Amino acid sequence: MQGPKRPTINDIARESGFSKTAVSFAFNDPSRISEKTCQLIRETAERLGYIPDPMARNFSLRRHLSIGFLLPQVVQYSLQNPYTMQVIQGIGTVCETHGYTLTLIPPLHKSITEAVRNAAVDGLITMGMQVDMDIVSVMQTRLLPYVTIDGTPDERMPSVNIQDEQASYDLMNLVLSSGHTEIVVIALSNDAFAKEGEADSVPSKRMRGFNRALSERNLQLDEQNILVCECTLEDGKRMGKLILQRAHRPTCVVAMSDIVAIGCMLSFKEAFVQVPSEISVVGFDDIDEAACINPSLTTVSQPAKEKGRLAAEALFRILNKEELTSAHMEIPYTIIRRESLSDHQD
Amino acid sequence: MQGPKRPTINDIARESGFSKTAVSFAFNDPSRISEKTCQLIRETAERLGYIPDPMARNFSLRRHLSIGFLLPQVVQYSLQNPYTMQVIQGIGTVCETHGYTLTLIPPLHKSITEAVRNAAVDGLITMGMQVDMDIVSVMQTRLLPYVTIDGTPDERMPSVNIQDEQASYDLMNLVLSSGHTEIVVIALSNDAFAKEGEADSVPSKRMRGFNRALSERNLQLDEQNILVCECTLEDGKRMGKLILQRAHRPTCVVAMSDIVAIGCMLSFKEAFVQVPSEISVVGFDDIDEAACINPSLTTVSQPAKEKGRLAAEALFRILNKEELTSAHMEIPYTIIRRESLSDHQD
DNA sequence: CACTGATACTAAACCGGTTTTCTAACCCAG
DNA sequence: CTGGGTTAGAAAACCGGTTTAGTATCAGTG
Repeated sequence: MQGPKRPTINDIARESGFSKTAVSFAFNDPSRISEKTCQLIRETAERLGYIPDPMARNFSLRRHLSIGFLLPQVVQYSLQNPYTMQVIQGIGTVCETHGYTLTLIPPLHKSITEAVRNAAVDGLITMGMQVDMDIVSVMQTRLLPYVTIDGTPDERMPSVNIQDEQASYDLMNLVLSSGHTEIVVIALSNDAFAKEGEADSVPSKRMRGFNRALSERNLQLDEQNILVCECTLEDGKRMGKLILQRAHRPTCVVAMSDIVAIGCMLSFKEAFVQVPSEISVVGFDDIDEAACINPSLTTVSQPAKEKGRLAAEALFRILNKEELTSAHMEIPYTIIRRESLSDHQD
Repeated sequence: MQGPKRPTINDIARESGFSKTAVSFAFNDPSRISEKTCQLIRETAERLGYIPDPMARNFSLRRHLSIGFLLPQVVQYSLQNPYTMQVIQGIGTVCETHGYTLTLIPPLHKSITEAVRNAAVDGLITMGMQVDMDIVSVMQTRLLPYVTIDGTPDERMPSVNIQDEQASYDLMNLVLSSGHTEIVVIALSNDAFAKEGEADSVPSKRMRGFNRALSERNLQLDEQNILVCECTLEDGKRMGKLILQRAHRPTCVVAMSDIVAIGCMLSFKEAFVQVPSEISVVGFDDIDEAACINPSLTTVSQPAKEKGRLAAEALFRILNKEELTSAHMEIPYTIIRRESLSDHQD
């Protein structure tokens, strides 16, 4: 014995004396039945407290009215990053105008692939993906349209990116022309998805950009001056501590993500190491905090909301079977110099 | 003629020579069939690229595996507020541990009620709700479990709150004991839901707290010193400008939300009005930006993530038909004094 | 050898809608 | 009065799974 059941379309049909079909029409296409019948059915529905079951309706119509955003990491980390939040915002506004909801999809039992298999959505937006991942093949066999942000562009995978290589080149150039030569780069592991040595992932592209700028000045990064970390504040802090422990401190830390750069700065502050006078820090993304943290953070500004918006719009175009004008969208970035980067001379 | 259809359970049944039932068991309860059969079916499924349709499965099992978060405003505003984002984060982590997704539900065709009627979720978390709203009755007739954050506690509505009245009292007391007497309060309209004169909405409670502190010192707010605005950065800016236009400027602005307070401060900065030397500002929520903006913002710190977490946990307890230890959860707040509030003497 | 119980599987009902197909009644023109 | 077209509504199929009820086979037991 359990609580009362909600009435179904059958109950309304029986109670009102009309057929299921009529009830369905009363709600979806009143022109198909007489005004009087429609009234009667509506009244009955109102009286019994009938609201059509959205799931049954969606199932019947083979749609979900929702698009999914695949969280690249565990929720705690994904949603802690303001960059991701901004992307979600961009996607959200587009969903809203299309009358869709936005489903945030965390890894299911630690498995992102599992999450994709079970995702009840009409399409997916992912971050940092490459074609040869399991996830992609799952999306493909599910015939689930998808667009990726910060992923590796590929024929079979529409993408939204900035010119990561060039942006990183510019950033590193700024650092170098400020006189820094003792540099530590904090790269991103891209752990969630990456297979080793993927040449065109965003972290790889950024690293290439850094290297290009360096080698143009006949510089080169030692192995030991490249750290790799998770894209989280905590791991950023850890990196900061790691760097302080070194016998030989760099004059500038170049992080591939603001959240990591800020984590770093927090550790520096905690250890009373002054930024930028003792050590400079630069980041990537230009999250809101970058501008308001003290000292403010030099970074690459990329329009995260816009990325989300573009990705979502592309996805809806696919859903509507419209042609994509171009499967690979690139949007502009800006280098923003702020206080955290100082000029340096030996 | 359109693209290839994905195979269904029937296709696998036919192709493998077994029944639908067997195929279903092969995926959900292998112990019910022989090892060999299971293998065969699985191979066939693999070969044909069969992945069970999540929607059909969920429909059959009368569940969604998703909980909904009802956006209190248009996406652009809701998701722009870091406070909301933090709440979402808290909800998200709980969803993750339960293997659920989190559906963000924007107003549908401008109507929140419409959105609730159509929400494909197992339960809802809302913000700032009161029992006598349409939405509540829709959730009730849908038999959709729900929990509200920052809403008006009621028998029929589990809620998560801080002691808004007391917190506001404390905040105003801090302002007053700093010597301010010329005060403008920026209240929240709570537009999305509110009927007029709801006595126990969060804005009302905060206003009561303010008034209590004031009247204890025989002070009272003029009508004209109470402004009402949307909970957005833009509207905060507008308020800031409005205040600057006045012949008689207040010495302190008390906003019911950090995002509004910060908007205000931005307008002040733009007009070269110094905070706090020329005018003090205090907010409410303690979003991350409050600490890192310059000058840093005096505010009431409330654990937004924790609110989300608690609400989600309560909701899952309802879904699992466990008893709630208490339907109304209150969690502690802290007053945080920072630079934006200065001492004042006439 | 008949009876019992377990095993391995199938047929059919079911979840709650939408949609296609069909029928009865009615209207109007020829 | 008849044939053709329209309208209002009903019956049944369908979406793609899960689950209940039932059947056939086989092993073990008294």
